[in-house]
Amino acid sequence: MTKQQRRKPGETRERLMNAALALVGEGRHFSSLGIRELTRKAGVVPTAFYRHFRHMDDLGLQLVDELGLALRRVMREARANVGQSEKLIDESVAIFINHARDNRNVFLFMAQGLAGESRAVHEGVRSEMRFFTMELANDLRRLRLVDHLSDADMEITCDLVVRTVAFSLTDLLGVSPEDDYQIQQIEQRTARFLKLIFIGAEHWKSRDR
Amino acid sequence: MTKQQRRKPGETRERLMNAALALVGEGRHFSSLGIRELTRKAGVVPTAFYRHFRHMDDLGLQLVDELGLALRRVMREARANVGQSEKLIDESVAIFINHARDNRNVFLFMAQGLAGESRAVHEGVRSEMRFFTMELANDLRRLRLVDHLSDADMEITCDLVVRTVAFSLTDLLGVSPEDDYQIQQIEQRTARFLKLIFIGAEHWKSRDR
DNA sequence: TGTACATCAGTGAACGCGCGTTCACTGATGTAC
DNA sequence: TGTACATCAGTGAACGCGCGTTCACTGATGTAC
Repeated sequence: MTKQQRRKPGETRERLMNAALALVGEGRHFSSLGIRELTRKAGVVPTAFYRHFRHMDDLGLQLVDELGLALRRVMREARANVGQSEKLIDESVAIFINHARDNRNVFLFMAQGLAGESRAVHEGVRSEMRFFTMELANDLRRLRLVDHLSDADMEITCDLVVRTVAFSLTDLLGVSPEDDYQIQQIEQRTARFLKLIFIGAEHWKSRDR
Repeated sequence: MTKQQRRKPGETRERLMNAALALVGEGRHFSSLGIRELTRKAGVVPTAFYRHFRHMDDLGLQLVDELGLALRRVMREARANVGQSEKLIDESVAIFINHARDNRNVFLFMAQGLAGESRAVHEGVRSEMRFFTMELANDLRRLRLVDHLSDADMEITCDLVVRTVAFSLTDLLGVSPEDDYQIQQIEQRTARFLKLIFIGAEHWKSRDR
């Protein structure tokens, strides 16, 4: 205990990031967190913060990058396991909501970033969303579920899907993580939104523009 | 100048609220604002804050209530002036986006509330959205544009519309108020989202659930 | 394999500052008779 | 219409505290030869 530097390399950095997520999970907004508050939560001396980040925005940005990376990996795997049946939407939504539930703090942080103070974090979240939109479009092409749409129309459709799911995250914000009933409601509602969108896409003709 | 209490009744309160909106308009997040900072911006002595609000959350809540009231009035008028043509969506979106542009700070504040720190503000914004959803459903019934949907399905559709428009507000967040081109892009994109949704609603059958 | 040195990450003390909040005050406005 | 009093809204001084940030330090780890 008396010796310094007993932690593994990178551990302090990780602890700080986790502390930020934990505070967000407790209902705080990222932009209102302070450095001392964060280091206290992380069990680390205040000065240690500066060894890894220049300021809070810096931490937020790095958080977005790392979380985005992890998230993409998870969703790719999830999508690979989805059968090609009509249950596609329900399954995908269920996977996503479950993942959001297991990583509640992460998604709350992302949701905050949508309208957050830091331009950098905002951009980061947007860029993740764009990425999801692209991957979704690729998947739909691959599964040949929506063949008649132009590339631009496909992009619009997928963008709307991603937005809708993202908005559902903010629904989760107001609900206790243990409230299974409410969470299931959100899940069902989200699935219906998506079905509505896909029915729209099915009947969409370019002249409708 | 030397005399106290030269302001009109309620003026200090209004100045504080406007100062909050102004700071949000400058890119700050509401939850990171301080009382002293606010009173400074409002040109008012710090203690004056406590004459009108108990704490920042209190101010936020009152802000939501007042803005919501004003907003509903505006949208009701706007909707009354929309022709019944196929241009319905485009016109409504244009009215909304223009209004958002004219009252940028107000809408940014609302958008922040979607994922904000204050439970009260969050609830307030949600409740406004629910109200919009209901009014929209009434309008659609009245115009007999969507006759075949059950009440529940109608509600889902309108909810999705309101969410989509709300999300567009966060798009506006990252764009300069003078960037006409970008704003027009957001407007067009939003209109297409809504068309997609309405085409979906048109072909929606209850068995699709 | 051993030695010398540079780099890295964690520490505790210290700084000055702005913060939220309280207090007792003052004068204007509203109310009762 | 006039007077007495209560309420309201704005003020400046003061408080103690936690904040962000700097500094010089220490020991562990990595690198060169």
